[in-house]
Amino acid sequence: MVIEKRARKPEQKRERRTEILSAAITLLRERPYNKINIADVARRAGMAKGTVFLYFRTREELFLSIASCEFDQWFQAMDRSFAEIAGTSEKAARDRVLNALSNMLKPDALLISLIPIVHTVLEQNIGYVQARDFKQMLLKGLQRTGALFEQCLPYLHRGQGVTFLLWMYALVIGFSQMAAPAPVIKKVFQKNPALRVMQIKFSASYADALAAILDGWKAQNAAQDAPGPSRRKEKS
Amino acid sequence: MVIEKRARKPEQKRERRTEILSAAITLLRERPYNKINIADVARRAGMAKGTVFLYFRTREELFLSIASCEFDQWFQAMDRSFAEIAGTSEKAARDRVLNALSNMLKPDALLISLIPIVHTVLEQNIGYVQARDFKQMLLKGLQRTGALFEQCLPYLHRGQGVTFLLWMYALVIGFSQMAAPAPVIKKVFQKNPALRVMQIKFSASYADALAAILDGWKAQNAAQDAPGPSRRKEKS
Amino acid sequence: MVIEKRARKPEQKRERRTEILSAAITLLRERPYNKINIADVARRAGMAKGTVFLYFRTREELFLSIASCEFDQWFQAMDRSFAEIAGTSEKAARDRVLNALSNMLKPDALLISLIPIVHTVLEQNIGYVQARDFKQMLLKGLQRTGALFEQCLPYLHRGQGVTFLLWMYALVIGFSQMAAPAPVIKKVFQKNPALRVMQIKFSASYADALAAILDGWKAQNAAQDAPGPSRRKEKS
Amino acid sequence: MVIEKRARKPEQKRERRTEILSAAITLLRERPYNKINIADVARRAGMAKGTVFLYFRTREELFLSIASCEFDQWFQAMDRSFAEIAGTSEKAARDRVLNALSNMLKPDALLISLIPIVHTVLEQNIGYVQARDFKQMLLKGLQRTGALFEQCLPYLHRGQGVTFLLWMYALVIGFSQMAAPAPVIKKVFQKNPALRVMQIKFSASYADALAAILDGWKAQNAAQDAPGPSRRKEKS
DNA sequence: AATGAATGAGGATTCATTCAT
DNA sequence: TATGAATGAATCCTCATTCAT
Repeated sequence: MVIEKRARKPEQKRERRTEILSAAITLLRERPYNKINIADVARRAGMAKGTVFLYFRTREELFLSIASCEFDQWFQAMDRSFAEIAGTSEKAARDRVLNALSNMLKPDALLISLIPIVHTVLEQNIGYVQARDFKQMLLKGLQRTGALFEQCLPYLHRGQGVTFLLWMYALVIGFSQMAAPAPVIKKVFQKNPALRVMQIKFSASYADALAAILDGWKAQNAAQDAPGPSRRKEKS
Repeated sequence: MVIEKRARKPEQKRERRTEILSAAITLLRERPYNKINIADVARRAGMAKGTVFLYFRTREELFLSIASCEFDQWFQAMDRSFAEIAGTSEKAARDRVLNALSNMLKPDALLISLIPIVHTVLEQNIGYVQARDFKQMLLKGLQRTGALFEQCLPYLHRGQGVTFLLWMYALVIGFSQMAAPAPVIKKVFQKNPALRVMQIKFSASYADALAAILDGWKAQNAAQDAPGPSRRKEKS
Repeated sequence: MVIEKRARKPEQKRERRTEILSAAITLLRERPYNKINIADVARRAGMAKGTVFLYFRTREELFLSIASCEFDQWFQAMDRSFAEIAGTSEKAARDRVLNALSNMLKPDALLISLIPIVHTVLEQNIGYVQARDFKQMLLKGLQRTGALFEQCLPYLHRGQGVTFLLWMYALVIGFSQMAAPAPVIKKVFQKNPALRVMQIKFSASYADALAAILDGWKAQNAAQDAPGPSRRKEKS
Repeated sequence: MVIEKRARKPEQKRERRTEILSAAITLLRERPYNKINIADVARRAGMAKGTVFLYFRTREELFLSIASCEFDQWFQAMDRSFAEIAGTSEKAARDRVLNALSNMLKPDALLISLIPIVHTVLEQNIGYVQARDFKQMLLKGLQRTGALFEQCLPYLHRGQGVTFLLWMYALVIGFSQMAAPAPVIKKVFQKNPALRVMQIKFSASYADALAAILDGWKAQNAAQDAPGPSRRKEKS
């Protein structure tokens, strides 16, 4: 007497997929990745375990899909911000950019809990196609957003937009891990105030480090561009 | 060259401990952490599984011990380099520092394969004492090496030594993950050259990013220190 | 006689459950509980280890299920006997009751090997629901069979049926342990005939002890009921 | 620089043994047998693990030794009580005997926590000599105390003293298990008052059951002895 | 397409006991 | 005799994934 809902049309299938992703996202807000199993996701999505595997070949693909969406949204958010900023006078631009980036990735963002495992876990057990599509999506965003970014800060050389995003990404990986210590480490920090130097505050460190990088490039590029009369913004 | 069956004296015990660590290190060079279990380590060290647990209460403690040693050596290597550089003229110092840091952490260093899991895995299942001691060791190194570092580059403010090391650490976490892609990702890069933008080269990215940060700070500090007559190198 | 690969209908699932229980029972006749692990049961039932855990959450629940069935059958067997006896003249009733009880629980009965561990082992690692259901089943049997039992022997007071069954149960626990000595104890008895006084013969001891209890109650109740004119069979 | 205490004389060895037993007893009052390991015992006794095994070949032998002592004391206590009672007029004797037995074995007695595992655990892993000595000790106590017991109640036949003690022992095994339910069972009783019928109160059940047995024997023996003129107190 | 029963690899840890020192 | 380091058997249960229905 089970009412079986069957997704026959592509549209329905996409919807089903979304339901699963939503369920996984909900769980991901409650507890860390390694405490979530497929049975939980299926139950939360109101379907059978096997059904989940019809839409995602492995547990990692499912969560990488979430990461993928979040990355995409991140890129889009950056695009919106950068598009607004592009063309503004230099000094203000830097601060606005940094401010935007900092606001965009709050410590409680989903991405913060996924980024640390993208390389070490999620990408370890996925199919070739999924891997390729993910990387292609990233590349597209990287280039599009990177180009926009370069327009925000005139002193940047061509290619530094992408590089900036990659470094930023590396910093997110690092800072997010450092900012979310294990319970025992939290306890250590609680009982040993002196150690709290190592207890990173994500947003502050993130913004400061990005600022330093930009300022560093500005100086480097100025030095590099100044001497000769010819302006080559393309890095050799 | 007597093979001791039983480690009775503290010295022998330390030696035994080292044997286990060596075995684990050997394995760690062969395959990633999550493919190594205690049974493997014991077999490689030529002893029983239970013996390993006499010296390390959990798998995580064992590998954190390795990480701890490596961190310590890293700090020491930095200390040696920085001690040499301290007092040199500014411009050369920067390059020598960066060069040293870059050479110190080769992409095949053990630390590179451990750092990505220190926070996400190793620190998750260790005892309070072990956790505290680890953090205290880090703090000591951080402060000692940070102070030395500040002496290398005169334009740095007090405290930026430690901050630099922390940011550097975050970059190592991030870049090392990005530089060691999963097999499937490697394949994707092979077949899609366009995607290789995202295939980080650890050493280069690492050095460049650190350089940018230092140059950024130099500019920031100059701007900050210049205006008023009072020189306060202490950051407010 | 189709061998079902997957039990989908409740009926099939019940069957599967029974298969597991049967396998466990077979093993229980071969060797004691603590020499049987889930892997053995699964192998004997011709299925994977994990499958057993689909039907029984812990090893203890599995064996408590067996015990539960056996208890139920025991109660039913008693019911049948007592129903026959109820209404018979007193003297014969006692002997028939004792005879029935004695025949019902042969020294090789499964229950004999389970009862000694019900409290000390099986009930230690089960879920609340399982525990509650087991106890409720026991209570129901206890009260139903206890009431029937009281009808067999007119001199019994109300409530003594249940009490009798509980005491009987205690005696079964005790006597069954004493009657199934460890190998080394058997050897001791073999070589030291004088010690055989302690080598209980289950059935005989069991019947004799029950007889004594009943006769004791008869005497007690007679003394209690005689003096006054009012007959209160309800114990105060 | 360790001060080594060596027990060279038999007297010292006995003392050592006692230290171990005391440590084990202390622990046994804190937590159940299966939560006590040899390392705990050794630590509590202030000696090395290996030393414990010099005095007791297995963990079971150690705890059986405790049981042995406790049994011996139990017998002695009974002897004292029975010696006092022997020769008293019949009616009072029964009550005094029962009272004494009941007071002798409080629900918190060490024996109560050991008796349930004597047969199922302790006797399973001991040496022949230890097993034989234990049983011989029991037999001696059984016969001595049994004989004394028979003198307390004139209506008893020869041999019923020993039988009584054996049955009593069976009841202790059963009742003590029933009286010490697992945590989950306690919870079940708490939430389901109706089930508490099965929650045995050790002392009360124990005394009542023993009383019934004695009264039953009295009646049986009276019936058996009355008819003929010849008095045979020896059971055929 | 959906189900959910079946699978079975996988893995850390304990601890009684032994034995080299 | 005492030590405590070394041993290694023993073991449950989870859960991603498969596949019969």
